[in-house]
Amino acid sequence: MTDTADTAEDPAAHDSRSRVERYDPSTIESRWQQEWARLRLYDTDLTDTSRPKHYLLTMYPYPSGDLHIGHWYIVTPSDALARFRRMHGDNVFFPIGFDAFGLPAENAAIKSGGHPYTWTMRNIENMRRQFKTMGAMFSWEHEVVTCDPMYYRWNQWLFLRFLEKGLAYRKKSPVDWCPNDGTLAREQVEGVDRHCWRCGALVEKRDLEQWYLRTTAYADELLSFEGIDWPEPIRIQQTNWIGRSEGAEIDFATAPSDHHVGGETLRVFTTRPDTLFGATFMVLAPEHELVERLTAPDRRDEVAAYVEQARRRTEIDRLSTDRDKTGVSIGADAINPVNGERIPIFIADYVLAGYGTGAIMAVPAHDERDFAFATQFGLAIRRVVAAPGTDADAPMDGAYVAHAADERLVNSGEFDGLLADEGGRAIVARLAEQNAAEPKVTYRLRDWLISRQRYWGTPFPVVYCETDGVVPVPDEDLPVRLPEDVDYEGSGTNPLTKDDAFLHTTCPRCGGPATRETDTMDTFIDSSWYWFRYLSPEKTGSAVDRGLVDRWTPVDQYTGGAEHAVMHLMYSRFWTKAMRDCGLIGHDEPFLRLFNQGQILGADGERMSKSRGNVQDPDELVSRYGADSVRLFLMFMGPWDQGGPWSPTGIGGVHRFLNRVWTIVLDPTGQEPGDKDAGRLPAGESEDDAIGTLRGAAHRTLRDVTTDYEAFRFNTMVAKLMELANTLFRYRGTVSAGGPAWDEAVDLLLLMLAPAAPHIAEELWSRRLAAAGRRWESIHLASWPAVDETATAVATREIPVQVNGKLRDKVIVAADADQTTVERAALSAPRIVALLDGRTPDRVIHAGGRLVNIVLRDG
RNA sequence: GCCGAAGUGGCGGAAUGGCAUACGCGGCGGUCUCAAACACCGCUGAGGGCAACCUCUUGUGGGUUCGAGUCCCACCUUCGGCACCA
Repeated sequence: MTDTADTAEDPAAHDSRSRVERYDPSTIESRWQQEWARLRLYDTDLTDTSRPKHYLLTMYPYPSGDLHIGHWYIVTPSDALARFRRMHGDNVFFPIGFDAFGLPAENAAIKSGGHPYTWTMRNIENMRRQFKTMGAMFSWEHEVVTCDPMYYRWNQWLFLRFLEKGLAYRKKSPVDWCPNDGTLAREQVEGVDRHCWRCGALVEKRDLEQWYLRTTAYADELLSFEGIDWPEPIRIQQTNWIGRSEGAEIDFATAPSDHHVGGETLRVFTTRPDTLFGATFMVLAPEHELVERLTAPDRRDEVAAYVEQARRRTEIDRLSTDRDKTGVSIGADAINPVNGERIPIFIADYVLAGYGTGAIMAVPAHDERDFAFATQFGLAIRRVVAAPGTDADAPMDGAYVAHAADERLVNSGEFDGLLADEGGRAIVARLAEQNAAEPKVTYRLRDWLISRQRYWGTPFPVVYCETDGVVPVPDEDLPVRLPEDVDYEGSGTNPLTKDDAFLHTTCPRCGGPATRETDTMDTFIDSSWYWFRYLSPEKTGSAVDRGLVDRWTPVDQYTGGAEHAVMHLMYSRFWTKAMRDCGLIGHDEPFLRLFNQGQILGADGERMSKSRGNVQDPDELVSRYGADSVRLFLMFMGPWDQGGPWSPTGIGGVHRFLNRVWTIVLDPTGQEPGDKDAGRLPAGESEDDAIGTLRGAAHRTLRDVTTDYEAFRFNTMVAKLMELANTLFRYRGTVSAGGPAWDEAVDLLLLMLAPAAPHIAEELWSRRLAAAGRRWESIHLASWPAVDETATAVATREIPVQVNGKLRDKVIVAADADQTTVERAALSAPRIVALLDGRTPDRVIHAGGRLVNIVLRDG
């Protein structure tokens, strides 16, 4: 029973039939990996200007512990591309590194009592070793590890540049807070009651002074994708994420009442100033700064309770249009500036403090959320925009949000009859005269909150001094190092806050006592510029080497997971523009071309994670089938941008394909006993025909495989190589096997296979060279072959013939047959003649010489 | 909920508006073998028919077109993201 595995590992011992040795990836692959390393085959000379440069970047991994199948899925097609470009004569730079700061290391340290650094570096060592079994052509000498002070000091240095440029600032903002474990990440808040994952305490909001980067300063520039070739879905997602809205800010005043003098300004943002006359109430975000002041005494308890409740909800929950609207009246009114009408003020959680002004004028007749709220609270609904012919005062059963060109204002006083668009502008213009409104553009995009209340990240290079306030640490004192000793004391709170040696320092300005910032930077900062550092990881004096940066960036091709469509890919664009404005680089965009591949999920269809226990380890597959089979299988599984649940079913098929290639190359004249036709050409084919078939198949495959590589269609690329191998296999043992056409086809097959399955291609290539008495040179230094168009030409075409769109027959015509000839052949095909039964077609459609459709009415 | 993507044989998937199901897995039959495994050859969407062949089929329902997996409208399901996982 248990012997099956052994047999599979060493089948040659039992195989008396084979005249050549069996394909054994385990010896081949490690041998070539060592040989490539010895020859430094993949070192990139960044100063070499003799060839066009090609910077191929793949998203660097988080060192979670082990390389799983998802890493292989990301990396191996990228590696194939790197090799493909290199075979086209490019000087390819394909670096790798580790995104080494972050939460998991800290969690492991808290749990086991070790140090995040130890945990991280151990994982990195392990993953480096595993990466090398892929046979990828990484430039390891350019590796960066972001938790190394050699790297993170430049995070600090760049932060100081941004600070000087006014792109960094401090602001108070809320975090999810656990009384025992401090700030919690979203994934650390569990359950509908929102409790701490570690201690179970209910999560509170706490307002903290935190650092921000001014991403909104670049909102408009980020909306432009000029000069970069990114997939449309990503561009759309980023555009929606930035969420530019044109509209106006309008000032309402608070109305006097028996508990309040009134006269305060309540500024709202609206995209529909044309509906101002329809504003029948006003809604403030529960966090709005005026809520406390405006609330009537008898409403205080209810309002306070609602504010508390709203603060506990997640933003996704608050913005859901699905759930019933909630809110409370604060017992105060506002005055509509356009008509002096008193309207009640509410607070409701569907209005967010961080968007617009944190306050809206509610127009239930023309906004769905406002309509739902008004219906629930019995508030007035007044139509102010109507399409021609609409009864302006008829009751409405839903909000009318359509925005057709011919809608006009109604119930809007002197503005009645204006087209909605011009009415909106007129209203804003009128109010602007009284300084009560101004046209305004608002973005959904927010500034980037980069403070994290954690140890395992880049320390902020600032100190707080009683005399001088916020003082940057001078460049020459960088890096501000993380203290090496860290005691988590079993809690999630940031140990830096309890580390006196770290905490207490002197002010660089006045020399007096000062305290260090204990927050560290978001890890997305590390990944916002790492590709610059790859070029010069050891560089001192500056974050980047300007000469290398100017030559090598922007990155030509970036590959990585679609889950980064918005955040990482947006932060990187922002960072590049910010570095440009600090005079550090001279271009605008980080990545010229982008490909977002899909994600490999666990077998259960869920994201792979250790906690779910669905992580797939490739090591066993590699030792059983070899790295080449695993690489090829991952490419063959499906379209690369699709991803999907992991299943190793079918890897045997890819392995069999490589076995066939092995046999084709090393034993072209052998014959399979299971094949009755072995050694015979297909019926009716001459030796010349066979040569034509082989050459045609090889060059058509080359033509198609080339475009598949260029378009990242790896699955069909592998399928076409399989077809070519099947064709060659069919001719194995015939008179044409081993001849010049055969040899040409085999060479093409190996060259096309080399980027995807580098080891077997190298092995077979070297054996062919040796057999031919030629000196060895790596297949990975060979040039990509050129298609011979004369070989791909065909003599005849098969034309499908349809009647009324249904396939009824096929005719074979000469390749250069004209339309008349094709039509004559189609109409005289036996089955078509029978179907026509003497009738004349009403129409005959020629689809560009690919198909004929005969249209027969009443047919 | 909002934004983005995807639904095609038993399974992974292929298909510039033009032959649906390439390639592979699995299954069935065979060759080789004392036997098994490996390898190889053939068949394999569903239904009907002795057969030639016919009908149906790309998540659901409509539409555009000579012709729709592909384009348009509505809906259903699944996946990714929603700002402290990376």
